Amino acid sequence: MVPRTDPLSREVVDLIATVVARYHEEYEDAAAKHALTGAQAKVLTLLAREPLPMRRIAQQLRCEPSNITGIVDRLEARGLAERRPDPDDRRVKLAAATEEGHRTAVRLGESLDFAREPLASLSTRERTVLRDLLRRMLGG
Amino acid sequence: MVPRTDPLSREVVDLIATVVARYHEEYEDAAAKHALTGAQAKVLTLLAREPLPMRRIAQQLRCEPSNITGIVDRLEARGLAERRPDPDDRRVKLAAATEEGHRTAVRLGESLDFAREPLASLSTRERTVLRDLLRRMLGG
DNA sequence: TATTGTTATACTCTATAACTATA
DNA sequence: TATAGTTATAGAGTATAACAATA
Repeated sequence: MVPRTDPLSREVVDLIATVVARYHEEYEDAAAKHALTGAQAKVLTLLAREPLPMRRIAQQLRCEPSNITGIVDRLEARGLAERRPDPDDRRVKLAAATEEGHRTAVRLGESLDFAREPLASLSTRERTVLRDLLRRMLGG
Repeated sequence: MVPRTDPLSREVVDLIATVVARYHEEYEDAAAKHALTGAQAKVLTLLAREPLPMRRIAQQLRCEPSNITGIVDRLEARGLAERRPDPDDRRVKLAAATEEGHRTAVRLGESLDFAREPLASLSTRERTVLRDLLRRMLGG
């Protein structure tokens, strides 16, 4: 058991907090470049992978299903997403990215340089060590 | 230059994304335990360190100063913060944590077990390696 | 004139509860 | 009855623009 006042642990936690802050900033900036909010960008990224029932989107975003209605509404109004019927269950609506939605999702991903830039300073060996430490930290 | 499709880099990025998500969840949960929103908790934590002009709070949160008015209003309504005049500049209002605000900030910090738990799996040696890698990643 | 904080406004996200159409 | 999605509502965070007090 490591006390929170342990200087080393405290510094690691501070560094993680910095990573978290920078990650969020970059994500919001990348989304804003495409006139998307963070939530809209997250949903569009999900839909670009595969069409999803509204409820599944809510589970991924850890929010109430009622919120997804508005987010998909706004994506749909911009021609980035559409609702399709589910052939197996007429209660379900499958939200899916349109062609333009897919293109936007790709460009959004390219904007997310958080991946490339900070990791570029690390060698393959170091990235491997970092991966293993993060895995263990996350209880993987 | 590391391509984003490099499997190792991709996995590290995914792990970081997981850390970010978990950090946020824990932070929101800890704040909610004290009936605070994330933004209110952030501001209260800042004010518990030292009184700050409204504008400085906005800079720390990277948002517009006008938003801070409402957040401090809500903290003030709950007796956790107060506005004081700045003796040096009568335009400035210094937001400060009240005694109860300080107590709440301390308990909030204790709730943030994100520090202890995941790091507990790592030895001192490993924490040191993690610290150095994060430092270099962040360009320190 | 410039700066600090506030107000007014509009938009988005969020949770809760009630509603509809299906199952 | 139960489930999927929606609507209605209210609260909070956000940016923008205009404002009063002070520098």
